[in-house]
Amino acid sequence: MDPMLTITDVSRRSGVASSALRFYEERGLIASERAGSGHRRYPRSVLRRIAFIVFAQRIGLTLEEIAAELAKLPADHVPTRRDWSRLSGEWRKRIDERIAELQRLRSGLTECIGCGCLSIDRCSLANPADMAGRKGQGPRYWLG
Amino acid sequence: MDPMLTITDVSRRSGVASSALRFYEERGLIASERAGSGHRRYPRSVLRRIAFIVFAQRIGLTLEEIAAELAKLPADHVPTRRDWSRLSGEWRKRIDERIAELQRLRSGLTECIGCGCLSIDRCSLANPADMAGRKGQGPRYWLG
DNA sequence: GCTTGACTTCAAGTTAACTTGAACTTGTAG
DNA sequence: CTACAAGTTCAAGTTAACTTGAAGTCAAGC
Repeated sequence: MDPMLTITDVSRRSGVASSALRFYEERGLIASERAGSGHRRYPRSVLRRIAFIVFAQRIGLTLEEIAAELAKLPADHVPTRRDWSRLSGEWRKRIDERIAELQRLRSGLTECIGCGCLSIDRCSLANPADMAGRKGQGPRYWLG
Repeated sequence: MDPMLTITDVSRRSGVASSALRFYEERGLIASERAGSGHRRYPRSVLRRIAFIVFAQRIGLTLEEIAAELAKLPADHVPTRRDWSRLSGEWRKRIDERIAELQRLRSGLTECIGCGCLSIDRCSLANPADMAGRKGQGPRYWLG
């Protein structure tokens, strides 16, 4: 009946390893209180926060971006569904762009590779849009 | 009029850095001949091979997977369009799965976060399918 | 002959997102 | 009281895909 959860509880219920939970805390994505022993204790609301993190990762956000989003949540109360939904503004666009790119790649699979035009001179299939989570490195620019 | 290209030629025409080209060679994705000076010389066909590599990366394949695909190309002649298109079998499925996931995430953005059900107990939005290029690490499993 | 630019190799650095290991401390069951 | 599981911190290791730097070679222009 204790409302607070141990790190193992949270790990089991979220599917996120304890080491990752400590790492998230270090990066400021989640927080914990401490029991007298020094052990972490989490309120239930952390589970939703973690769900949000995992969700955002699947979309392609980096932890840094996610941290920035989470920082927009009000500090004075446990976030409501309204608070959460305010965070998703930019995301829809991002998902749509990535879907569009994949569809382009998909049709290129038939048309471009199939027809033999997959040549750097004429084909502009792979383009640099989105590429979430990899900035400033790699040679992945492609001038279509 | 020389049919062979230098590494800078290839880099400029493909948009892939020379350091990356050397790296690809080391990993067996591309090959080069050597001029008397020891400098690399590439046949034009390498450009299509590189286009294929970049394309496959955008889809989400790792270099290791791409190398495995490329190994299926015939060694006795410069690949034809038919040779190339044979390689794309599995890909379509992969793209479709990733698109489906993104669409699922997208609707979750409205329905799940919006309605407030983004809770680890009830929500199964983020699932582990695909996750190209990240195996055996990270806590990114999510039991829907 | 000298400088410049393109090229070479090889080792080490980079980034994200964690994991692993070492060295300890705490909590719980018997 | 003794195990042993569960927790803690902190530093270092891991993986992918490259990049960067050091140190040296080679070809072309002046």
